[in-house]
Amino acid sequence: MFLSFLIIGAASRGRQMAKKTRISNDVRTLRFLADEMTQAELAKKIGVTRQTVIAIEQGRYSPSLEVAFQMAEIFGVPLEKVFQYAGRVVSDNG
Amino acid sequence: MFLSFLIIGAASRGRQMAKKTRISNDVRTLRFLADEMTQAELAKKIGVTRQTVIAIEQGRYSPSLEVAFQMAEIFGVPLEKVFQYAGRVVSDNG
DNA sequence: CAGTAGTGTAAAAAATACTTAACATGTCTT
DNA sequence: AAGACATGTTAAGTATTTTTTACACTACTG
Repeated sequence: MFLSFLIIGAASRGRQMAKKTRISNDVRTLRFLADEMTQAELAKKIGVTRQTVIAIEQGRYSPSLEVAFQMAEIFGVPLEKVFQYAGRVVSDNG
Repeated sequence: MFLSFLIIGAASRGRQMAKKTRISNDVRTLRFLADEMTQAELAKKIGVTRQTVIAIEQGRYSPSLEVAFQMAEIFGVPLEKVFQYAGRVVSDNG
């Protein structure tokens, strides 16, 4: 099928294998809430390239701690509102 | 001067250049508060090597978001209690 | 239609995070 | 003194994140 073709294709060509990260994010949502900031604008504010923003939004990898903190600061929310670590179950009431 | 000698020395030998991270941490303190957990114990719980813990405690580099989240989880505190972002250098049109 | 803005893909290279392995030092205990 | 333990250092390698460059697609606009 198509998916396995892509995965095996990437692996056999010795390229970046997606390691399953336990971190998800709401960058895309927060970006739209922030006056529909574009990827390019966000990238510039953070000081990274547009491709980096794309990759993070798509969950292809999780960013460095620096980039994560900068996103949180730009969106004006705590880091945990941007990135969620799936290693622990979190609920509203504890 | 001495500083530039050290920097150029390291650079010319092709080794790890310390990029000034704006992130500080309280790993060492939290580790002692956590029943004086050793670096080796912490490393094992996180799933990294002892050298990685040492480097992070010494501020030689800031960890990945994954490692940061795992530390916070192990110490039972929010991420911001382990790592502090000192604020970014803002360019006037940033 | 032609041009522009926003998003997406790709590949190679650079930068940074992390590992492996070996050795050094101080402290504490036997 | 010898051994164990916690911390620290170095070097060389692997893995992951980020950059650079280039091209493609859709939607909108003049």
